Amino acid sequence: MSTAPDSADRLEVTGYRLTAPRRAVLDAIAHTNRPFTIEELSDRLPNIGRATVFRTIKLLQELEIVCRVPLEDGGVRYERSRSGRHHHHLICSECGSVTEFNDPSLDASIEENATLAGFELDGHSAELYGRCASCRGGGAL
Amino acid sequence: MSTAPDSADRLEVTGYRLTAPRRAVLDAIAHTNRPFTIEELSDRLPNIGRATVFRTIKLLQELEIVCRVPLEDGGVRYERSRSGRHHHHLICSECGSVTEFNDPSLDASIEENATLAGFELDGHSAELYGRCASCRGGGAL
DNA sequence: ATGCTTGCAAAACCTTTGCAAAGTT
DNA sequence: AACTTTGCAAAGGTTTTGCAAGCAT
Repeated sequence: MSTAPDSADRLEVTGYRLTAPRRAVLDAIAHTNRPFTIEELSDRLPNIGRATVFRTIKLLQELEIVCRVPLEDGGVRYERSRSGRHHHHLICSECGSVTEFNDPSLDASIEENATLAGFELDGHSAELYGRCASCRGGGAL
Repeated sequence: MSTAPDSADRLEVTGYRLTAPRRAVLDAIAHTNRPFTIEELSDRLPNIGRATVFRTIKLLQELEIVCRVPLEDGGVRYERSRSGRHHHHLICSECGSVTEFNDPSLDASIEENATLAGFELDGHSAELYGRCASCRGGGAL
């Protein structure tokens, strides 16, 4: 019940086994609102081998249950994708929060540029880096 | 003359020493049109220590002579930036070519989204993944 | 019962770092 | 001469892998 039923279903439907470690990972990411590193996730799941966490996240990425958030410094975090849909990220360099957003006109620009270049678009990513509203509130406006 | 004079200048002006290894790296990237990995670059410069290649590329990134191109699979390549300006990438998954482009309306969308979210924008990246015009020409249309 | 999955530990990778020698200004 | 930079090799950190044991179906 607290086990992210939809994602669990998606695992099973796809032919993967719903094991306790996988359930634990799904559970953990269902209860996180901030994007996480493998290390953070692994620390929260001390009974689960780190290799399994890596393997599970890789699997969840393939199933599009989790998405990769590339950071400005080259690091990587992961995040449950709230929608299967494409979205973009606002990444706060101060508190690390990541906000998803959608913007049809941004997507339109992206598609237009691809078309202009004769490019067949498979996917895209757009990450915005800066300071989020609450961090700005605390510091200089 | 084949030594990317402008970049060399930029190095010196900024107070860094223009050494033979750095010149060799600048030369190598001036003569490459495809984005490269450190390994590829290092292989082309067998007389230069790999650590130096890493250090030099890091330096060139800071000077914005080179920019990082994040790949879809999480890998990283580097590329000489043709302009100091912000730009985005079209990355071909078939041949690996990377094309830079600029689009004010794309940037405008990005800024608008930041503003809407109360976000103070420091930087952003947008990468488009797919198949470039020439690869499409060869395969299925 | 079958065969996918796990956990451990080792291996593989990639990047950074310490330090003495060499190079630049 | 003073101070940077280099190269090597070792260290660091992260992700992957091999394999026997454990599970889900």
